[in-house]
Parts: sequence; structure tokens; C-alpha cells
Amino acid sequence: LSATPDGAPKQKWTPEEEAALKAGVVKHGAGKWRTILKDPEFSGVLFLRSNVDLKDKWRNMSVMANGWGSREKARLALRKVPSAPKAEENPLSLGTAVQSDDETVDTKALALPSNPVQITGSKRSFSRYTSYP
Amino acid sequence: LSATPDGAPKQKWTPEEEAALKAGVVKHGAGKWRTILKDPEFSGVLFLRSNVDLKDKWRNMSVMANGWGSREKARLALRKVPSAPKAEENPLSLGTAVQSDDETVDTKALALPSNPVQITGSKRSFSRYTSYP
DNA sequence: CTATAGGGATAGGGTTTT
DNA sequence: TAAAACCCTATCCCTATA
Repeated sequence: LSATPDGAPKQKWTPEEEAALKAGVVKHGAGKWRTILKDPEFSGVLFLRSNVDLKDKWRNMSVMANGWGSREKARLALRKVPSAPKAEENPLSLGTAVQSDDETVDTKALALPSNPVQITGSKRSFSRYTSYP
Repeated sequence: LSATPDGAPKQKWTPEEEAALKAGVVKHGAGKWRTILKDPEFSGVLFLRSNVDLKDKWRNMSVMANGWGSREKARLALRKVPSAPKAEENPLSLGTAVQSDDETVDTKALALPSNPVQITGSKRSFSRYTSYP
């Protein structure tokens, strides 16, 4: 029960903030976190979030929209397989009634409108093998 | 993975590339990024990197050479010892010759004349209601 | 115009709390 | 256990300067 000495009381995202984030992504594109933050249209709502916060929140929202935890599953699957005994957890999805109260957090169209971010092409843009640990 | 806006997921530096960069610095000097890149001795390994990439990587390596293991140090210092020790080794796999490295990543002769990098990473972590200028 | 240095933003892995 | 919020930092981008 040792709470962190100070500093980070964990700020939960409000529906207004989530809506502003989504609107910002629609307007400026995913990845333009600082731009979204400086936009006076959203800065009033997101003024206590950082650009990294926006990025993190968007990732969480995207993970939920994209099937089911692709990242965690993949990493856990590649963990050391200690031939663990099974039969202890059976994830029955109960009570996952997603109720949209007022602001429908529609996690459907997380498509970003392809930013006009095109570099002058002076650098290599082709990755031969994109492999990371 | 996800649809990358530009097509540059991220190119992690391989040990071979790091070794080539260090050898290039030894041969041509730090700051001669373009020269290192054009050297046929290293261009075969660093052909996907730009001179700016070399500069950035060298900066990062220099920072690591100094005392900046904040993550490791801090975490290890505050590490709590669990009462139930976990199995770290898995003696199932046999004959797995674990080779850690082929070239000792010697971070010794990073001739950098005192680079006092102090990032003002202070973020406002105030409560919910903060006045905005 | 080209190259480097430096500041700053982003991406992704990791950690803590719920 | 998983999920949400947050942290850490390698990599990448932008701009000023020589």
C-alpha cells in the first residue's frame, strides 16, 4: 500500500479529453501530438496533458479497437515457456457490458488521414528488413 | 504492424553498425560523419544510415558512456526482494550456446570534451486544475 | 547549397497502479 | 490477469549556424 511519495496521482482521462484527442487526430493526423496540443481548439481541454500523454492514450485506444491486445499477447507468447501447469484461469468474458453513456467512444475508425508529411526524398525510405526485438 | 504514416517504423542500430561507427570515429574523427559514411570500409554496414543518423547515434552513445544508467541504477537500488524467488533459469533447453557478444562494446575512449547534457525534463504534474497563462 | 550541432518531438518498450 | 496511465530513452525530425 505504499503510495508514491508524491507527484503522480494518476490522472484518468475524461470523456471530453478523449473526444478532443480524437478530433485532434482527425484534424492533424496521428503522430502530430504537439500540434494537436497547441491547437487552440483542443488546448483548452488537453491543457494538462503532454504530447507523450496524447501518444500513450491514443495507443491505448487503438489497442482496444484493434482486436485484442496484439502487443501484449505477442510478447507474452514469446516469453520463456516454462512448461507451466495450466488450468487455473479461464477467461470468461462476463460483465463486459460496454455502455456508452453520453459520449460514444466509438473505436471504429482509427484510421489516420495520411498526413502530407513527405520528406524531400533525399534519404532512404525503404526498410529492407524491419525487425525489432 | 500498424500503418505507418511515412513508412519508417524505426531502425534500431545493430551491434555491427555501432562497431562500424566507432571504428569510423577512430579513423576519421568525431564530427566527420559524411566522411565516415563515404568510407568504403564502413559504407557496407552503414549504408542505410545518414550522416545525421551517425551524429545522433554518437551523441547517444556518448551519453551512455557517462553515468546515465539512471534506469538500471535507480531500479536496482529500490528493488524489492520478493519472498518467493522465481525461477530465472530454465534448464530445459540444451546445447544452446548463448553468445552474448562478439565484440566488446567498449565504451571507454569516447573522446568527448565534457558534454553536460541536462534536459529539462520537468513536466508539469500538477493537479487537475492548473491555470494557464 | 552542404554538413554539422543542438534542440525537440515521436515511437515503442517498460513500469506502476487499478 | 489485464488494462490504463505514466516513465524512459533510442531514434528521428527541424532549424540555426558555419
